[in-house]
Amino acid sequence: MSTAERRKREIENRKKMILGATEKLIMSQELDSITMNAVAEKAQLAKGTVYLYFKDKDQLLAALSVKGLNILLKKFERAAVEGTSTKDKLVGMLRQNYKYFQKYPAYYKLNAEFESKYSASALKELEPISVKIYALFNSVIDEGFSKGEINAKLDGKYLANIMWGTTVGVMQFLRIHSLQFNRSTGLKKEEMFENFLESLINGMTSN
Amino acid sequence: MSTAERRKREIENRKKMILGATEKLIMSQELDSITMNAVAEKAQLAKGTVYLYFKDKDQLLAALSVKGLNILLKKFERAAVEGTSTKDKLVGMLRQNYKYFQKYPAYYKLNAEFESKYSASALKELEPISVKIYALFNSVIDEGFSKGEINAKLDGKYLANIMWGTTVGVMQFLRIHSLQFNRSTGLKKEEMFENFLESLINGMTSN
Amino acid sequence: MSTAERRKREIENRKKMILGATEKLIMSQELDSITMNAVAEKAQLAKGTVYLYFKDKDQLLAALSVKGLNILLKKFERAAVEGTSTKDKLVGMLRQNYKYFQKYPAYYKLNAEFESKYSASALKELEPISVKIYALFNSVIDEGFSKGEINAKLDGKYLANIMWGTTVGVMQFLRIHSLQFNRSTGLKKEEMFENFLESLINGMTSN
Amino acid sequence: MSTAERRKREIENRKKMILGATEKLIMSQELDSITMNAVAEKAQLAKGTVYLYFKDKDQLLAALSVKGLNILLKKFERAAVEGTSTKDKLVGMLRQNYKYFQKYPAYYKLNAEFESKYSASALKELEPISVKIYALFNSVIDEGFSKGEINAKLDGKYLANIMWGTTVGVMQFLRIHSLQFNRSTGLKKEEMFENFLESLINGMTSN
DNA sequence: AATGAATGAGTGTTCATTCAT
DNA sequence: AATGAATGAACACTCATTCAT
Repeated sequence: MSTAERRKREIENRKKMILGATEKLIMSQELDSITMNAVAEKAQLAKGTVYLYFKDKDQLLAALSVKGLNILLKKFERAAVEGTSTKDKLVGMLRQNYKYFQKYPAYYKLNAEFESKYSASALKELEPISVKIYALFNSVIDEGFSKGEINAKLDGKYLANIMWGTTVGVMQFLRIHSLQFNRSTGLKKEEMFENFLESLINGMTSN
Repeated sequence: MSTAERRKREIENRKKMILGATEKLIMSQELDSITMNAVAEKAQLAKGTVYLYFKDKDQLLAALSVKGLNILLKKFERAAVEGTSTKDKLVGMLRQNYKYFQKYPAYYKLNAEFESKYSASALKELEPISVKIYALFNSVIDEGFSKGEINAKLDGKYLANIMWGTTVGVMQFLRIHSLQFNRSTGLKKEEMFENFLESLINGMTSN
Repeated sequence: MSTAERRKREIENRKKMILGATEKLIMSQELDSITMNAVAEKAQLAKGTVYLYFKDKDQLLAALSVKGLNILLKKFERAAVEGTSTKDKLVGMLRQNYKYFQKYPAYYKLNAEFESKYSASALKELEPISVKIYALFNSVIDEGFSKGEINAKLDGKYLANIMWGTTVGVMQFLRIHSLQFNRSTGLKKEEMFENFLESLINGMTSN
Repeated sequence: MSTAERRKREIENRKKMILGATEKLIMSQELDSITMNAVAEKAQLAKGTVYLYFKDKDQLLAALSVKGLNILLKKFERAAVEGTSTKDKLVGMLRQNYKYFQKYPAYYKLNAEFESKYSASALKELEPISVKIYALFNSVIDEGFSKGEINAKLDGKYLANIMWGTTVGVMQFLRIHSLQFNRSTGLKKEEMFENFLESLINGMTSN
């Protein structure tokens, strides 16, 4: 058993190492330019070895995406605990999402493109962590409903999705129009995001 | 003159035909898998012929995107005219966006992915129509401010972007999770979208 | 007859016009980038029309080459007449060759690349003019022999070829290393050519 | 170590094999018709494999050219050593050039066309060997000047270039008019070349 | 005679994946 | 387990030539 366990741990370490190498690549490059060749090289491994740990490119990127979502989940959990009112909690969670996007644009981009690009089998890898995040949002929302802090006109079963979808949309907008924001006249990413938060949360919660 | 005009019209028709073929492909495939080969085949044309009408792949996709955005702009304009209050107008416009997405998912998908993927030269093709859409939103929003119908806490210069970004985000969410929505229990796309609208517009407008 | 003749002349004019357009292109572009498309456009003719006057691209370039060689022949003839001694005549002819190359680098390049690149059928077009040039050289050389002005060790039947081959070689060298010559330190094209002439003609003629 | 060395040698062998296949193609075809497809086929390799050993087509042709020039350099060096007088040395070197051309017409053709056609990056590959050949010629010429064996009217800094340019020109002439020489009456390549040598060297050296 | 739309074989190059060692 | 050489299908794009009008 002991050797089997050690082996298992070694495998896990190898996977992490490869994931780390891929991460570095994604940080500095376009998603499209991440090739298995580059990953192997960055990991100082042979190409074949990468395939020993990840069935194919999809699985590798899915694993990376999961890694990113786990970091995000941690942040959400803290925000959910630290907020006092439902509004506080939700605002805090979405702000964490924004910060995550600022700090790890690579993961964000990966997540955003991943879902619409990759294979069903890879998407399965993402499901458990997605479910957890979704559940966390729903628990906060449910609590808000029971406390009367959420706009009664709204249907609770959609709110987590709406929050996720709109936040992702705004951040994608900011990423795509990044040049405009950096270059120009009076537009600030942070301000736009706060305006978004204000109108969304204001619309979701009862005054 | 007559022949020159006819020629011009024929060229326009050919372009439309090719655009139509590309459209069909996009309806049923990933954007990445749209190859010039496939386009030519679908259009029952030789590869070289496609290049007679579109300088390169980017220009072809840009033209398709522009075609879609023009349809959308028309819808927005009608909604902006028909609405009475600012809220009515904005809700109407976003609903049109949703309908457009339901009817032409291909265009939507294209627009969403296009911006982050394609070349500067192709993006230039998109600029005029983007500017028009943006201006339309801003005119409605400005009117709303002057009538006191918009939440005074919000900064007008971000609202059009927020509306666009969040709507796109929600629709992307619906597209990606389409299977879930169709399969499962009690989730309805339309309902989710209406909940989104309610919370967004409610948050943007003053009571 | 009269109409037939006029027709013939018109055809000849058209050919010249197309040739002129091709010439302009070759003046300013790499040989490889001369496409039939570009030729037609420059001649303000439809592509098909070009093919009415020249069977294929080879024939067009061959005709252009012939045009250039005719200009050159004229220059040679004048130099042959104007020179007094055989040495004078030969030096004069080769200097004309150099001047031609300086003034019409395009033709030169064409001729140089043409021979080694193009089809047998096109080469046939070049034969008559080549023969004329060759004959002119030989007449000067023969005269030199009979006057005892040429190194008796040499075989007259090769001299024209040697003069042509070496001159072409030196000019090709100058063309290829043009940048070096223009950039650098103390190397001058004209000087190199004169040094070449000095040693060649000195070697060919008897002291 | 041993395995690393073996690996290295294997890579070298593969490169040579591919180079060999390309050589065969060049022997029998126009440079333009050397496609990577054809190279791979001739080498009985997949197209991708060729790219494993040569970054692109330019590099492949550059490597082939270098290979040829190295053979030539060896020949030049021997001739330079074996000759007694400057005249002997130079005649010997140019004769080696001719023999090389007779034995490896492919390399010759490649070298001649290569310089005027290919990319700067590929030309860089050729530089070191070119420099060596040039230096060798210059050392012989300089020695000749100091011994008074070279025509004092000539400028030493051009002589290597002239020798190279004229020799190349004559050989190119022979290649292009090969059919004529083989077919016809009394013309012999070797004789023409010797006549060229006689007149060139005679013109360059002082009696 | 003149047109120019249409063709399609052909180009160099990339990259996820496999498999013998 | 680890390697990395080999694969080959796929891609965007070009251009000399043809032919119906």
